[in-house]
Amino acid sequence: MAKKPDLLPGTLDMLILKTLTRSPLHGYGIALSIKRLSDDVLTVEEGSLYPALQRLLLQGWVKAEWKMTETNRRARFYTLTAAGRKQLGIEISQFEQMMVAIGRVLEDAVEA
Amino acid sequence: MAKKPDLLPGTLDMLILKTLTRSPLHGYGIALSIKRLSDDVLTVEEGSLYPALQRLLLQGWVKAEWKMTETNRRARFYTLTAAGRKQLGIEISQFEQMMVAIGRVLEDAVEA
DNA sequence: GCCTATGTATAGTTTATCTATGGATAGAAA
DNA sequence: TTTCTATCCATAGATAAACTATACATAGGC
Repeated sequence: MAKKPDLLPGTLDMLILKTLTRSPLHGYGIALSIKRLSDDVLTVEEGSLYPALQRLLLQGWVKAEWKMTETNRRARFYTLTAAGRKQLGIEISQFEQMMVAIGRVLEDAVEA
Repeated sequence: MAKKPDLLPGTLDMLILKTLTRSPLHGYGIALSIKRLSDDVLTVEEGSLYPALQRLLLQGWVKAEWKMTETNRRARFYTLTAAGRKQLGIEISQFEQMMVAIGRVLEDAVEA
């Protein structure tokens, strides 16, 4: 039984950026949001999530600030920057291009 | 300018197996086939291809034999096994499930 | 007082891909 | 005949991304 990966490698940054277009969120909230929106198909492990958020911060695609949640807990809220929004557009278009390409290979039709 | 990857990580084995459903091919032919079918979007580097073929051989998903090409050159031809065909089915269905999941996250619609 | 859910974070491992080589030969071009 | 290009195989080493495991902390329910 081949083990199924939690997510498709190379797509995590895009998923995080997209999630933040809805509203600023803390890490835990981002992971929950992706899990729920994907109907539990995609699971973002902490060991993937926090390094990814560090990457995004370093690139300037998100910014972070400590706040209190509605339930009165300390949490670091991430907000998409203008550069992050632009980057998201790039990543989505590259991803879609790849999907088209993969789709062509997976198709049976081999017409001239 | 973020560098665009040659292919989406995690999809190479599936692409190779699919390519071999059409006919047995040698490594170089597999790479060319994927490149052409994808309209040059997907490029399979040798450093990715040959290790992948070793993986597939080890798993028993393909078998290999040395033959001569039409152009009179030694080449190792890979053939899909029954197990490989089954594995391809699994990988495609997992991949499609992931695509649906990612699609949900990328959608804007957030209806209850 | 304990358990679960919430919340952040890192160290270490694994896996896949890419870069960079190295080798070999057929056939065309020069 | 030598040189170049395309065809062909393969591995070593670097890089990047994700996973496992762990550590820490606290709010609220039981």
